[in-house]
Amino acid sequence: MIRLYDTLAREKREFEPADPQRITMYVCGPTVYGRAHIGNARPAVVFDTLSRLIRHVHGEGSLTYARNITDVDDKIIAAAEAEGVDPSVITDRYERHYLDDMRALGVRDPDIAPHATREIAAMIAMIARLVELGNAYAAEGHVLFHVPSDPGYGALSRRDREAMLAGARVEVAPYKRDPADFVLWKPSPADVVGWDSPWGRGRPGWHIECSAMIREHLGETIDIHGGGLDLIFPHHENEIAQSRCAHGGAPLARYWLHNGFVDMGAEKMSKSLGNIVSVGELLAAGHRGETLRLALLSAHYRQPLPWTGSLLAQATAILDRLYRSAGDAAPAEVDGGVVDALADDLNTPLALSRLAAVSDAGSLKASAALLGLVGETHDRWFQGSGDSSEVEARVAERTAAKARRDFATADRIRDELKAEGILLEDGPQGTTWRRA
RNA sequence: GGCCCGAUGGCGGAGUGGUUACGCAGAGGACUGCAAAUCCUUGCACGCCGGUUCGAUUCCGGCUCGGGCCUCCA
Repeated sequence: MIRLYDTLAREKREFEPADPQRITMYVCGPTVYGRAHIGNARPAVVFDTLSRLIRHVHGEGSLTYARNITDVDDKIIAAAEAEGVDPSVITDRYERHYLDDMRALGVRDPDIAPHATREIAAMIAMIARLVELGNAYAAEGHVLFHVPSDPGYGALSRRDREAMLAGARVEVAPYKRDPADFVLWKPSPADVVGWDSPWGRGRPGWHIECSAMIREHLGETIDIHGGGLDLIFPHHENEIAQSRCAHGGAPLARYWLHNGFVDMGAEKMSKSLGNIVSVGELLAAGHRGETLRLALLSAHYRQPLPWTGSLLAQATAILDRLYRSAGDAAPAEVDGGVVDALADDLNTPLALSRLAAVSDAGSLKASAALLGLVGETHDRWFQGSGDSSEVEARVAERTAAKARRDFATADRIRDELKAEGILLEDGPQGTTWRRA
């Protein structure tokens, strides 16, 4: 039995899918205008891990997991203008990078990856519906959601109207009937990407994308909606309002899950603060995706995770150990303790500690797979995929020297290899080597 | 200002009303030609002040500090 902390209820709840045969999960994906940083990778890894758990518990085919690609957005438009290219050049490039980076982290592709630009008709339809119902209105080429029309607004973020207005630090656009109203559709000038609509040529607001794509691909009410903590307000609050109003009061999601941030020093990692470490950089620096994944799973997903150099060193040490224990055993039974830890609101740190204690190699391998770890062969992990004949030859040379008790030569070869990042280990079965 | 979250040993990080996980790093030992790996041993931790309790790191209140959201943001 899986238990999940539901942000809406502010407590852990037993996870009871509406239909255990067809569980639906939606996670807010990236806006593709730049490289993903390690903080962006956290939700991808966390919800990938949750998807593995759900499939383990409810069956491989039980889950439909959707993660969107936001490929129309003012930042994308700005980036395209800066480079003098079509926005699709930007979005194609960074979507590819995103998928490459996530795959490197062992994140499996979601079942569905809807793109905003391919779902415009669904968005227009939902907006039209909201206008028709009196929850939205057109004004100066914009269409706005009228927040006072939704008495339930604010439940997720626990924010009342007064608090929202008190916190408003932005000039209120004159065409808004209420300061809290937010944009569903905005006009596009002739030189900006846009689509024809009943309200003129324009483009969708951010929040409506997710609402429309969820309805389109998963239905009116989904089981799990996930994303980063910072999306609770306004993004998810607005999604709820749009969808619930458009769907006659049907709740958008039955469980709301939010991951905490990756911190850099004392503050969160974010592009606007300029303190980001991109996944691409980390990989280029020689850190393996699996190491990054383990590092991201080393704290509970709702806790902040301080990103430091020693975190990666620790993750590497732990993985080395796991690979040594697992060897190339065929996956066997998944360890119950690991499953239980994950089933308790995805307690990955506890799961990791229990994983380390699993003594059967096959069981270790299978249990690690639930976390998306230890998926490579032993040799590939320790030696990489490059040509190793040179190394093998010198190891053989050293073995010969050792056999004639010429330890000076043997040690010299070992030191030379060490300088190249190759570490030797003499075991009962002979000498093995690995890359540092 | 409003709403919310957190504070655990050198570091990371679970968990619990009463013998306080686990990992990394460190120290000692075994093993080794020497190492490495492995194994064994080891290590005064729960922000502050009150309260409840026989007993609180764990529950309650206050405080301090830190963080997040209120604007694009995983």
